[in-house]
Amino acid sequence: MSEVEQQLTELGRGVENLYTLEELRAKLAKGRPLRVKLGMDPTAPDIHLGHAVVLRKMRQFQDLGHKAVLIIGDYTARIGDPTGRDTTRPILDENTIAENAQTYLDQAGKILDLAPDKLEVRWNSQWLAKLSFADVLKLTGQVTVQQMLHRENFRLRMEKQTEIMLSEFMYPLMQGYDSVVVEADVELGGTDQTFNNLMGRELQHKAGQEKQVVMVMPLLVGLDGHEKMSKSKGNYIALTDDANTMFGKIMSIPDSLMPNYYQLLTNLPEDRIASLIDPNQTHPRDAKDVLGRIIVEEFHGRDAANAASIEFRRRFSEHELPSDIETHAVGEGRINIAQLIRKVGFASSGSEAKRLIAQGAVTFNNERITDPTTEVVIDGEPVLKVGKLRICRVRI
RNA sequence: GGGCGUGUACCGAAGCGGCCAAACGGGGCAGACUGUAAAUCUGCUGGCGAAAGCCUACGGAGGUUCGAAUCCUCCCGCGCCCA
Repeated sequence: MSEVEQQLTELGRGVENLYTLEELRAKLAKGRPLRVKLGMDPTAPDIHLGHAVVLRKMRQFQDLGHKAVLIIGDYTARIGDPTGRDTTRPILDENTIAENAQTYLDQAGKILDLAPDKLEVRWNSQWLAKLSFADVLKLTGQVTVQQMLHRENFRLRMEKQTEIMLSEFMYPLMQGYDSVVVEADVELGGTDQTFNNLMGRELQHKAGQEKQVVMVMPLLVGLDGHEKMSKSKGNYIALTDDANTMFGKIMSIPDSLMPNYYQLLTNLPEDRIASLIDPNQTHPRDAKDVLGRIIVEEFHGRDAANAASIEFRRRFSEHELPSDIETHAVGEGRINIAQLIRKVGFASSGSEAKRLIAQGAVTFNNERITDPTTEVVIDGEPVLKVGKLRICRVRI
């Protein structure tokens, strides 16, 4: 197998779609480092494992000697990517964008190789902010409305008769124009980015450049097991989650998601994955433990990963208390249980606290409390538990 | 600009004068069962209150009425068609 073919095999792993294989082969055959573009819009303060899938692919390119070109979409973030939306996104202010961008870089740095010859970071306001109206007209003159309406997201909104802001049509153009500016050889993205990425090919072609190869990664399914992982759905694992939280979240994914996670978030060989996800060979619980340790290790190191695994077992299999519990000062020695729950932040209202009590979710000092009028005495540092996850100690 | 629609709780969606804090589904939370999996079953899902009850809420502001999410007026938002 030639070196090019080896690269193709490695790079092709986990890929959902490639436009096109032949072009990638030809680009690799040139023997020079390819410029591999990935755009990220700093629209939220943290990124999650869904982003990690694409970032890991980026890392793979780096490890094979190619150059990662990370585009911080500080300008595109102002419009908002219409992807996955049935309504228009709110426009973010510049400060928020700048803050988000910084944390993005920090987080992406956990996955990417930060060596200067392996990574180039660009902010797209650098060129997008300078475009004149005439430039924009020229850009918009290269694509038809019909082409835009082919995009699934726009088409659905047309069908559902929900609004599409004219500015949203600009988004694919801006992202495509980024590719022209940075002269990308390859652009990475999730399946939801396919349209935007292909637009880059179109615009590059019109600009007289060789078309970028578009490599599309599958979207990671979120914790609920159905919807794609996303911040707004709350079904995500943040790269900034601490080791225990991250591990716990991985343990809570449906078994059916394991193959997907193994494939997209680990570097294990295929046959090893196959034996892990076969319930006849490996108990699903153990397979998930292995998965959790691998993923946590990538972000927090081996020791933290092992500790998280042990802590998890301790806490949920053996029903012990977590090893470190926050302590809340209450300021009173005797307090109504519902008020206490609200005071430590385990319920947002007294009514909610009472409901939880009535449902048997509350224990204080290991005693289940079902009467919302109960007064508890704070002697020492008793443990308050609401449901499985909300646990703290209280003191006066 | 004209015509026709539409706006209900986290989301979708009923309700069209009192029985409405508002059916139903999804989501979420809690309990049972488990491997913090899935599936299943049960309950809860505006605030205050021990409770009775009170308060706030069906896009906004007024009005009619003993009584309005429901009727009227104006305004705002959104969609479709015509221009």
